[in-house]
Amino acid sequence: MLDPQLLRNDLDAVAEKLLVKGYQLDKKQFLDLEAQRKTLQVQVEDLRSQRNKASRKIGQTKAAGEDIQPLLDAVASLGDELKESEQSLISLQEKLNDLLAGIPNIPHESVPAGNDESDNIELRRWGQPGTFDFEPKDHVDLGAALGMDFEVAAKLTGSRYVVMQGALASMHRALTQFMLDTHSRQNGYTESYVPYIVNADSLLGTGQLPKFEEDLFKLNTEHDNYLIPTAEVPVTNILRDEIISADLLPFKRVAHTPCFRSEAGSYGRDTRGMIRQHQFEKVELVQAVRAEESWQALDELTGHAEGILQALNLPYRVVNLCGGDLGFGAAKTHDLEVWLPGQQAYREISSCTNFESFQARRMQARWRNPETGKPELLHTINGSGLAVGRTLVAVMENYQQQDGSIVVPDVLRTYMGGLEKIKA
RNA sequence: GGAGAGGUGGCAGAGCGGUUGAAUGCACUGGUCUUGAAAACCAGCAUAGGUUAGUAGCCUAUCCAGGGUUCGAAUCCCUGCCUCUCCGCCA
Repeated sequence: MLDPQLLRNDLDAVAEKLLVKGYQLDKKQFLDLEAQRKTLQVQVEDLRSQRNKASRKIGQTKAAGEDIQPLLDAVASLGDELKESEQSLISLQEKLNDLLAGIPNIPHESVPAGNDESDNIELRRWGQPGTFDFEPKDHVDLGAALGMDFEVAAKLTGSRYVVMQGALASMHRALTQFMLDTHSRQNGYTESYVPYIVNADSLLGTGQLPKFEEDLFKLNTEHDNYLIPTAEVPVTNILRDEIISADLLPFKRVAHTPCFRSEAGSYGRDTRGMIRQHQFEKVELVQAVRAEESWQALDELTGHAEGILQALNLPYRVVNLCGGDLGFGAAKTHDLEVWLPGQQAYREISSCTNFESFQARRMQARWRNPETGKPELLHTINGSGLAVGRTLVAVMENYQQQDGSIVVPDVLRTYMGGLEKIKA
């Protein structure tokens, strides 16, 4: 959610910046509602004030033993009038809130204009795509002989799920362990275990609701519970409705969780293999910092995610998402795209985003500035470090041998009992 | 799942339906005192919204949440959520 003050004071500038995201702000609607709100709110508060004064007077008069009936008669009509005004105010505020909640975050000035991923700007590349003296296979073909089974998964559940058995399953776990260990031991993140099921308030806090419910798995419980689409939701919401002390900053958490996405609206995309699944594992990095440090934190966090790719010696590039490709709450996003020889393409493996105060305002996540003594909104930053399934895919494709075996990257071997090669 | 108890400011903990945004203690901040510190004493110390040029003043809301009764609710009633204790079940 944007700062309502900002909209009131600087509507034109906001509208202009939102165009970079391809969002047309309905200025007239906002101004109309805002004008009504102002009148109504003043009216309601004035009526309340009158009522409070009168009630106090009644109390005093009664205590003095005098007749209160005339005073009661005087306020008789006030109640109805107040109730009526309050109702109008409430319904107006709902409209205003809906409007406000539907406005995306303002993109940072360094975000390029553009409509889709073709307008994203490559910031840098790391590593050289390997050359093969044979035709490299994709992970589906490689995995078929090594224990990766989509057909059994389809029998168990349906499409877009996978079963892995043997060394591949083990490497999947090894990747997770390696990532968690790196971020918690070297990069200063506190490892966190969190629920995989959250309530609607949490999803509202991080912005998945109310707009993107169709992307989520909703549980058939009596409460509004959902499977998490990313650890970002439970981890960031730790701070919801909190005012934390300055010495707890920066707040840095790493969590490994499964993620569940319905992938509605992407029926034709990436149907092959485990690039786009309903259930996948992810190691997520979350930071919450004071406002002036968030841009530095985004770069730092991006670097932490890159460090995993570098340790695995996987070629990648970093992309600055254009306005049209940017998420609803994002001010700026760095996508990490890993090279997949099987597809001869760079594919997204991590998305590192600075939300500035957009999420924090929704969830009232604040810290107390000791210099002023006042609470201030935090800035939140998160990113995958990394998506485990896609990392497995990248390792398989980049480390494949002509005979269909896969060399185990050095950093994973201690996690796999010293295994050097996965073969059929 | 069954039975009971309870949710008040950073913490602890009062609070007959009436000037209670809320006693008191602790913590914290400033001051007096002191060579300095402690103690003692004095003062301050919630959050959000509105109005406004304003971090001034004024107004409104908030004692888990949502409804209700009332001129007036932290206080009464209903619903929900959460916590604790006991029993049952269970990784």
